[in-house]
Amino acid sequence: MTDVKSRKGKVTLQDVAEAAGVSKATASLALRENPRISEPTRMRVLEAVEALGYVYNQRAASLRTRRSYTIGLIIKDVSNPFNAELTSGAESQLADHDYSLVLVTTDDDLDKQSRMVKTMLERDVDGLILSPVAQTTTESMRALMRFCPLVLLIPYYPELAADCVGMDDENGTARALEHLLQLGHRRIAFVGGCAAQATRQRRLESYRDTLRQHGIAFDPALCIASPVTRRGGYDAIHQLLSMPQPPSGAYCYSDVIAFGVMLGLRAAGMEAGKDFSVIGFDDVPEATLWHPSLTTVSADPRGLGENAAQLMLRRISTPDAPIRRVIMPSHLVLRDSTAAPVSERLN
Amino acid sequence: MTDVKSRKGKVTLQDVAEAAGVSKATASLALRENPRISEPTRMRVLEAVEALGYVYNQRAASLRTRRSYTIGLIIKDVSNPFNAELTSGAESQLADHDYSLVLVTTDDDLDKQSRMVKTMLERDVDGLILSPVAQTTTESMRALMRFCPLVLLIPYYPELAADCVGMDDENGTARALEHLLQLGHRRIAFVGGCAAQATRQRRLESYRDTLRQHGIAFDPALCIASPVTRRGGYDAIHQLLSMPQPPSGAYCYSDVIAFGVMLGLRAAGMEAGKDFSVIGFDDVPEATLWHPSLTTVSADPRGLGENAAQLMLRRISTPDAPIRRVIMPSHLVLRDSTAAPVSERLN
DNA sequence: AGGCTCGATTAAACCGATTTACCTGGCGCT
DNA sequence: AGCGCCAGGTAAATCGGTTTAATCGAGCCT
Repeated sequence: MTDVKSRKGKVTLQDVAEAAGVSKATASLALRENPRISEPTRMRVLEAVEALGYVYNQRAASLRTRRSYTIGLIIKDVSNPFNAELTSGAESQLADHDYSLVLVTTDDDLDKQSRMVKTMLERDVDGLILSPVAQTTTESMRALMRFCPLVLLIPYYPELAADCVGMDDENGTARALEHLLQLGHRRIAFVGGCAAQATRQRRLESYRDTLRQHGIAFDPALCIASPVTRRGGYDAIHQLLSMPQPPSGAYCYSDVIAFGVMLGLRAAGMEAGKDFSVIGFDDVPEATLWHPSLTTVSADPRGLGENAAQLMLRRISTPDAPIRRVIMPSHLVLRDSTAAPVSERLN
Repeated sequence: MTDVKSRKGKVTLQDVAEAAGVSKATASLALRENPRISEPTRMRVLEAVEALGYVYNQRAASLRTRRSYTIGLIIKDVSNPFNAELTSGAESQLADHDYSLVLVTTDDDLDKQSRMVKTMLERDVDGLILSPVAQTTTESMRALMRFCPLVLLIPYYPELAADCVGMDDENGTARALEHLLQLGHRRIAFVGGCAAQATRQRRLESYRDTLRQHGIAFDPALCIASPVTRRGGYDAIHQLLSMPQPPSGAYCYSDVIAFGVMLGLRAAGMEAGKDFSVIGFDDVPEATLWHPSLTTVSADPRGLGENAAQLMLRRISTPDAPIRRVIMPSHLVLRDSTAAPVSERLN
């Protein structure tokens, strides 16, 4: 039988060449469909490939071609649904172009991030898609760019000439607040997120601007930083409700925070969408499931991943293309966690 | 200044050797901490590495060492929270041992799976962790094993001598049903999942066995196959409720299905945990969030991924180790979606 | 017949590391 | 002095492909 495969060593291009009665060079050119090789010869090579069960060694080839067809994706954590969607989008986009995705996570730890970046460079990826941890310096990323193409998953390093994708925090934030303002809310909290995060700073700024535009003074006491967990939201709302003049609604840094806020409300005998209004950010699948369902800013994480991959592929094929910064539109999804403030309804 | 990095070509070991005034061989041995190289010499090499900004090329090395330190993970879809957790577990376990994870998805399509397996082999991964699509033949996997170590993410290919991990479907199913039986339910539906899936067949069998052990006849009309989506569960419960003798509870193939069932119940003016009992499988994070929270079989997907990675690392380090099949314990998490049947309470 | 072109094929260099087998100079010992 | 040995280092083969420059033979022209 054709137990060729039982040979210990793998079948190499050399073996194929011998079986087809040609040189290694011819075999290589034949497989790459080089027109210099005649059709009959190419057929013989293909038959030999089939007969021997040859599998192409991309890794060996890459040594010469200097292309690994591999892109590194460095994120904080895959298990988070937002990142899972993002990863999924990037993977499918890359796969469509015969690139593979090497996935590594940093656990939001600068040290681990450095180690992982180094590993990726040693693995010789063709490019790196990076969601940098908060403390990452512009300088370290600039250095990184000398080694391989870089796409950032955050749009707020204006001083860095790098491709990046991100969502429209400003617009999303403005829409969310305008919705609450329209319902009649006047004291609106900004809840959650770690103060160091660039994204949070951006949204906080938009929050302040939008309120100002509507003639409402900024009250720092209404802005609570917290870990991005349900617990973080739970504790924050507890703190807010115990204020002398508590807010009537909250704009949350993320859906996860918003869930925590809703749990906290329930623990305090209140209900979102009735006694208090809650808006999240991300529109993770759970947002629909929660009871009441969550009004939130939809951010299309999958699209984010797809775009990042596309930017990377473009950068690789045309290294000198101008920098592109993609801001994905975000829009407010109205559900059941928001309503007019109680005071308003009493009038 | 040290603008060495601005050189077009990358810094190679040869460059390092020259800068340190030694041969390439010495440089290599020095970096790998070979005792034959004296300490002073090793230091000179390390200094050269630092000065030139050399980055090790794992890819080039792998040609000789025949180790890529790369494992392929082939799953259907990362965006599903169960798989996201699994991926996260595998990634962190591999990273701890200096392996990288190459992630590819099949969209549950046999054809795409074949292409992706081929790509992974060409990329020369050291091993493959595979969650095979339903139609995958034993033969094709046996063939695959001739090319690289394989760990299956499903424990039900007994005729295949491959390492695998899976969860304890039998035990989980038995616990779930016993819980419902104890509450007094007698007509219990089995909802969701595609009939071809080996996992579903296994659970269905356990469902039948457990009922029989409790003296309850198997009623095929109570078993509804469906896509693994909320819609699937929604439609299935609709169908079940319109039966002349509807069930009083449902054991669902997955949490996602269970969510659909709960939505369907609500649409029919019923509520899970009150008028009907629902049990899921997986214990995804949303299970706690849902209202009422979902009683479900907890399956520890992250542990599954970790174990798969560990099996792979073991197989690589000791290729002749005996086959290991890991069955992860699953346990029932009691929450609010189950209660005694209405009929029982009326008594 | 000799010179030319042209298409098909191949030998050999190359990519960047590892590893084996060999070399070399110094030291200790008899 | 002669010998063996050893520590420290290196030349060269190797991994499995790609690519360039050279080769070879056949056909065409004059």
